[in-house]
Amino acid sequence: MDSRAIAELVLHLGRIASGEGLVEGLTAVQWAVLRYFARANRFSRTPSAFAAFHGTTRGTASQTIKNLETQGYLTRMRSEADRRSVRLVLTDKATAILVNDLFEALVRAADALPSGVRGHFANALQRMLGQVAWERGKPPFGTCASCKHLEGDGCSREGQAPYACGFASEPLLLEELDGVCINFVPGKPMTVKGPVAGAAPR
Amino acid sequence: MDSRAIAELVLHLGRIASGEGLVEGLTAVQWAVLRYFARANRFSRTPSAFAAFHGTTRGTASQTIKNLETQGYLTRMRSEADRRSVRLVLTDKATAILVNDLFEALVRAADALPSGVRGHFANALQRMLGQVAWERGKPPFGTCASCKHLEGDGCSREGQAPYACGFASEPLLLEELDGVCINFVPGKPMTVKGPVAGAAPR
DNA sequence: CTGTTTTAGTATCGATTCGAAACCATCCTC
DNA sequence: GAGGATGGTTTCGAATCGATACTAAAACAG
Repeated sequence: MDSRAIAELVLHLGRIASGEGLVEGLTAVQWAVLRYFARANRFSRTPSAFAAFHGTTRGTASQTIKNLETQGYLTRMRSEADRRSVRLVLTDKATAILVNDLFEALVRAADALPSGVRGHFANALQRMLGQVAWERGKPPFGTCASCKHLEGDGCSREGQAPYACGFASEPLLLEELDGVCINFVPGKPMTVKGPVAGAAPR
Repeated sequence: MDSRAIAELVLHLGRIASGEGLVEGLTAVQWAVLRYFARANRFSRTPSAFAAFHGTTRGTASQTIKNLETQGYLTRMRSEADRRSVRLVLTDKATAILVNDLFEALVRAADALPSGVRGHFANALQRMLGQVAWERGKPPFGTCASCKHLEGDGCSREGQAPYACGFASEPLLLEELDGVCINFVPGKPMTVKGPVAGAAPR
């Protein structure tokens, strides 16, 4: 199969799907912001992280975030550890529209794939993403499940968290393991115990 | 595997890759126009067809095309059958920059996939694209190889073209079979003889 | 043949986004 | 504490976006 045809398909499908469920008066970029802050873990909910994720500049990201903030979809909190930094949190208004309606056409299309294909398909996408990001010298934005910085054996003993992030030197809650992270480094290939293991309901 | 995660990956990869090889002072949309007119067959090299392909409006497409025309990348020819219509052709300047450099990062990423995976991956992408396009009520833009309108048995006898398009009622040259077409309707699953069969070098 | 509808393409509008650059404020290192 | 790096914002001009209105040619109706 022609690699160029695959590249064309990726661009075409991404383009077509990005302008799909643009309800609520939000643009494609604004939806991307909301989806990102819904999925990003606590180390990654900053304007700079979104800019890196989205492949744009910090300036552009700042504008879009400010716009969404004035519309009441995001609230801003200054970080206490680093007082330059800012943490963005979705408002109830944002989570309300995220749960029931966003790029549903694309989700349905993925859902219509044969179930045996979906896993391989997602792996191929993740691989291509990693390759492209690596060539750019930018972080590939994965989750803890396959991150080199994940530490711990999955056994929680006497109140101790079962996992930790070796990069941030902080314990990780179980429900944090499937959030995307700017510090992601591809490492161990999916050897996580517990209720996550790549198929978490988010 | 979570369908929503796949949808996220598709959008993310498409977004990241679209802003990649933006050399020559061309934007992502302008590259998309050039790539489209390099791949589209003779029934589809019009502003309206590109607008449908790219999921935008005719007005926006008209602007971008006019811009590329003044930069010397496209030449315009009025159609003789329909005198409202316009046919766009790449100039030598455009083909020169297309052959050696365009979204190469994404092509390399697709090339780095295991060879056994590429075929299934492309099929999954095409399926998702078809699903999304079908929900929009828009044409999915495939090639003759799997188009319902393709007629002929692949046997060329005494100067007769071996294939024809039942929609346009015109004979098809062999080298036209792998161009994308706005009149594509998914039909027979890849039963084409000859040097094409889905893996043509373009 | 005339009137209506549809289609291909263009022109114009304001809003949004884009990258680039300049600019603060806050860390961090020496 | 001086210098540099980092997180964020602002401003700028250019490009894109959808929406709308418009012309011209085709297709269709009677």
